[in-house]
Amino acid sequence: MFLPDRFVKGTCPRSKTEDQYGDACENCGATYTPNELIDPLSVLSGSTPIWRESEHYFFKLSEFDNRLRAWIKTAELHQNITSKLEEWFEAGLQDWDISRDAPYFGFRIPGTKDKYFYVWLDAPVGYLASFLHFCNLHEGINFDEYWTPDSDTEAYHFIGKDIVYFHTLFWPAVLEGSGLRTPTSVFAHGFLTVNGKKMSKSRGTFIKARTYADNLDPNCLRYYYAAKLGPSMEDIDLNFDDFVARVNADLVGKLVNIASRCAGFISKRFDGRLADSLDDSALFARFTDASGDIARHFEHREYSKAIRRIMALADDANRYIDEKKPWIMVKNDGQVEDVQLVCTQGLNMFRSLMIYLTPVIPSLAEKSRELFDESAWPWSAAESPLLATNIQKFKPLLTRIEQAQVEKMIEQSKEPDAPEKAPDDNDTISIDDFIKVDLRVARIEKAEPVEGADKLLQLTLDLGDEKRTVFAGIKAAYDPAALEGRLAVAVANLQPRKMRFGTSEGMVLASGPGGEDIFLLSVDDGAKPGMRVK
RNA sequence: GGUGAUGUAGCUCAGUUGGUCAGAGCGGCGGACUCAUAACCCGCAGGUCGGUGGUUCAAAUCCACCCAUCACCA
Repeated sequence: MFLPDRFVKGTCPRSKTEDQYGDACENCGATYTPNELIDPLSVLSGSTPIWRESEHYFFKLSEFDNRLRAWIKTAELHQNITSKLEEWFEAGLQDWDISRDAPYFGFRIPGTKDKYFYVWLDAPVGYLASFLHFCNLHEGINFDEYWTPDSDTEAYHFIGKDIVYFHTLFWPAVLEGSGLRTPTSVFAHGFLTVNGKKMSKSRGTFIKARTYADNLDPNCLRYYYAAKLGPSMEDIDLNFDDFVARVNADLVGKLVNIASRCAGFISKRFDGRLADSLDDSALFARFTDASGDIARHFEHREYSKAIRRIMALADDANRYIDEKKPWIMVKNDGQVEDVQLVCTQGLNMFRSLMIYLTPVIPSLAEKSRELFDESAWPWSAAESPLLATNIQKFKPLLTRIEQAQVEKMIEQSKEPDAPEKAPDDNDTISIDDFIKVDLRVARIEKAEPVEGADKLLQLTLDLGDEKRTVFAGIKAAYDPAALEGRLAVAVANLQPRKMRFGTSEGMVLASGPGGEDIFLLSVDDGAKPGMRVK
């Protein structure tokens, strides 16, 4: 295996300091190459590296110097990135070694036996491949319209700061060289830490999206990120105490509260009818005037600035309601009409803010839109108030996050750290992983079509000591009558899943691409329902 | 080792071109209110703006060096 400089340690050839990396000595500052080290050792295995000759393929990056410099200007890359790139241009672009000797993963280079493409040559090609796949699945989207050099569509890459290099030098050069268009720009962001530290499986801070979504509302996380994220490459921290406080204070306490404290009056006193004018149109104008600023912030990826602007307006709205005191006005016969005006004002301020926040908290915005009984919220809708129309009864849009929810999520995410050996890039699973799947022999007692479902059959399975109802998408391939009585293999410990037609309590194993080509797994004669498959 | 970035109140962060820039939100403390998911409103914050020098009439803001953290080094 080829060892990069920092994977070789040994004694410095100049100062004779032991345990130094293969590129420089920390003690005397000398720089050298790994082959100059005295007694070199592999950091990975501890053995002595040996010299081998190998033929390599190179990408002539040096040829792209001018074109890359030109592209970097048009892409208007963030200052963080350009200052980083300066370094490489100053040193002069070197040709890029794009081959690796076996054993390696990925794609073998055509015409060779044991040479493979370096991962960063083929990885970004996956962007094109997956987009082409998308085009094939969707009528009317033409790959060439997006990726030929004369394309007028915009293409952006959102990446992490660790791979700026590959996306701002190699990738544009590869695209140029292939006769394809280059990205409009590349946006790089920092890393996410959790509670100030790198994510850790053992601490329970390596949280999967699924685990998060099982415990908490995605809108909350989206809001929290937006509130902290800017266009730079700085890392951002997901601090759970801060997260809970911020979401509860901003989203629930301030924002949703505006609607909550106004909608009740409108429903109870005015049959859900909004007034036909605003109480304070100058105040509302402050909300509409913010539209341009907020849109600009979003476009420039200044999410945290957009959020700050929006929440400052939310404070204004709450302050307004507090000054007007509709709960006192409502007790004075002469002021009851004004309550409708004040609450209409409050609800419209809330409405504008929610329209602005739609890109950040889409499903919360959608629930809010339903309150106003509107069918769509284009950005421009925030500019004119909604008047003289009925609103729906207010339902809580978002509830406070409890610390316990977060703790539960962390608990569910805890697992021992992966062994520190090889990166486990391969797709193998351990025997323990396999054992988790409880496979059982099942007898199909009953099979019947499901009304309203084209593909499903409802199966009643006999698992020995219990009966299960399972919905299987095999209708096109099997006649229900022919299934009854036969043996199959079922997953017995699959989480029950609610479907439109009922709850499916397991899964029957089958093979094939789908449609009419589905083949149920069979069990040889003699097996009894309920037997474990292993 | 080289390069880039970051380091501002207990916490999370704003601070454009040097001079009301020493701030906001949360937490904390005090008060007011009760419409609202104990939410909202008002008041209170003694942080040498990582450290040390330097430039300047004036620096968190410019320069040098140092320390710490993150990333990259084809």
